[in-house]
Amino acid sequence: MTRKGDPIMTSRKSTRAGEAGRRIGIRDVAQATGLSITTVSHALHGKGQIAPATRERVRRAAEELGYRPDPVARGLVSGRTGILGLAVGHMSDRPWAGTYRPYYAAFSAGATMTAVERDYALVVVPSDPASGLWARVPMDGLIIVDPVREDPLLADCARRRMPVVTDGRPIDPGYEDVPTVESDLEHGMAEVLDHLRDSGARRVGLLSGPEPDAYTQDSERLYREWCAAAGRPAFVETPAASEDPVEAALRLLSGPDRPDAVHGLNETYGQALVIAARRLSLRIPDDLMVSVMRESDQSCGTEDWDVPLTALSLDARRLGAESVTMLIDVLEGKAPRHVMVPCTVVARRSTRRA
Amino acid sequence: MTRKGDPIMTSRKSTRAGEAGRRIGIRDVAQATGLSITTVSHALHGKGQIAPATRERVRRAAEELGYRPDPVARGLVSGRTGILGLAVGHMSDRPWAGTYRPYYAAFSAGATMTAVERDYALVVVPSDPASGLWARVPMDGLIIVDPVREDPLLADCARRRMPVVTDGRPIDPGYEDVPTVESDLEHGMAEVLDHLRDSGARRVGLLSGPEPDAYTQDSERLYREWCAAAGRPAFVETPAASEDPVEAALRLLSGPDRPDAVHGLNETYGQALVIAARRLSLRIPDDLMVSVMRESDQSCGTEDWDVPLTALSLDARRLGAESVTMLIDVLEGKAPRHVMVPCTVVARRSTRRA
DNA sequence: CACACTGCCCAAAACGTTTTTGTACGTCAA
DNA sequence: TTGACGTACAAAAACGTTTTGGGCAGTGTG
Repeated sequence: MTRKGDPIMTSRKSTRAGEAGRRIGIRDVAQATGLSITTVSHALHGKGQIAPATRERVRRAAEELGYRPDPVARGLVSGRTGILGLAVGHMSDRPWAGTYRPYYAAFSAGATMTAVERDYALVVVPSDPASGLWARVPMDGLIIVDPVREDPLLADCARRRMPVVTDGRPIDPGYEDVPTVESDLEHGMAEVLDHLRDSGARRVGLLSGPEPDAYTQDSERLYREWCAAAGRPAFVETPAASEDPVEAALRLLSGPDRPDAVHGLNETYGQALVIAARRLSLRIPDDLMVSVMRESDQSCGTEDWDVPLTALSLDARRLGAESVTMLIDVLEGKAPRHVMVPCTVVARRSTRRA
Repeated sequence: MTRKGDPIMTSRKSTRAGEAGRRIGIRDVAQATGLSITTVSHALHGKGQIAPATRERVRRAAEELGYRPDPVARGLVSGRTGILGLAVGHMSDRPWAGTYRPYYAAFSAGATMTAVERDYALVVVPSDPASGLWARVPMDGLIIVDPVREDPLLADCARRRMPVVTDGRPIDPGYEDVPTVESDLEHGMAEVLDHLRDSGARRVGLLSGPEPDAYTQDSERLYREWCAAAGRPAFVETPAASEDPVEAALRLLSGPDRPDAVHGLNETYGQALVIAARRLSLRIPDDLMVSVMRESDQSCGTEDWDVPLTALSLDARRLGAESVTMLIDVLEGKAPRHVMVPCTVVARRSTRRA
């Protein structure tokens, strides 16, 4: 059930036992004032009927002793911790590799900031089901980013009646009622593909991804629908889960009827396309136009290539913020509505032909 | 004591009370197996002497019912939560604005990943002392990033005997024993300033920062020492806390004996320098060389300027990782040692004259 | 004088675990 | 037959709060 020895239970009470004398608790304040702990608790939280003088005396004693109620004990009785969980990272052979992707960084920055504004804390846990970590940290609700096929977290949350919000629609049946924040790919994909066409592209390709999540699935579907509607052939290539995406890019660009414009489903794939193009001596944008789904408004990783890439820009920060807002709404009993976050096309040199 | 109504206490037990039937606890497993909760607890954790058959029966029942021990109750008795706190963000008029800076993103990514590997969770809290948030979320220890002058968190942690690790040396006296992770600015600053000199700079300036932390303080001191040792004049400009750094950059570059090379103390200042240079019609690198302290190995924000900036690159990710390692060492009773993380100069076009 | 009411406070029960300290029942040796 | 000992389980005491349900004066009202 646990891996690597469960730090919660190993070394007992080192915090409290440290340095001669345990943490000061409400008991100490009661003793110092000669009152009962009930009265102290009430005085500090403005609950019962306490004489103003007494209240002030308690306040002062608490301040003087540096008393702070133990959040854990508080949480036990209230049933709430004020902590929101954020589960990120596809389950790959290298779980958590995804953490470093700018999308998660931007998403969690937006989520954290919004959580703090609403007086919640946000804790990031791996969505790797092997690590029971997410079940060992107390939380009031969980945000699952890009739930995959047969997502075990989603299933576990449902069983435990843990409030859940997802970023990206769950693809398994039975989770239709889970509140979800989504990017408006429907318009976004059309916009970026139209942009490539309008910029002069004849054969538009797609560098897709191996992840079984709604984003990948929907992007690919929308791409194919766009091709069909435009009466154009579809060129899709997908790197295997552990394959260098450059290989997939090379495959996509090596055929006799190679596409003259490719949209990559994330920024890493954009880099892969640039590398592949360089290796094949294709000039950007003249021989090959490149656009990518960019996962945040911070542009990362392309500086070295000196080829600013046209991007379909997801607002990851806002997605994070909306997810937190939605989860808090659920926790507070408000009925949440599905939220669509628009994404925008930012045209840059990689699709601007002379 | 609390702001905005303390969500922990507002809506009571909505989690448990949700949907007819509370969370299943150890009691339910006991009832299902006809055993006592003691035996169930022992059986699940391999503690007491339990008949193998009974143990298996308990395991099966727990699995079937989907039982997971409540982390909060667990934490209450064990005194540990398995949660590490990360306090970021200078206290400015816009607290948390700093969260979006790439430094924090990279730092917390490294910290989160290391924490998870060691089976801890990481929760990010604002270092804004007005929000009592950090005191309301349970944690075993706290990482304080860039403690400022008279840092209230540091003081509070000391009083409450909360294990603390800082990223960047605390500058107040009395905290010499706090374990600290630092960047090796001593070598780094010398290296980048030498690089500017060797690249042909005559008058090297510094665009400093308003924050009262060790990084700013040390950088400025090392810069002045370098100037003194090289027998050169020092040009230092510091934007006010809420001022647009471009203004400070313009001041620095507008004098009659303006510097022909400037090192900026963060990436934002680098952008400010580029903007100011453009406004003053100074070409980079010919009229002005620019270098910046870069806060992570991901290059952000300069793409639009088409001027890759030479950087003194801090390894924020590793700083985060080392901080977590150090904090866990403290928690587990190991004596931690000070850690220095090297930083490296990456030369790019902004200091490469034709 | 009885009664209700109010203002102030307290004891005890909860919250869901883990840990400590038993207890009942055998078995084995003397 | 008895005491000692090991095995398998259970009762109860923690952990530090908040909440519940009073209690005990003093004060006004009939």
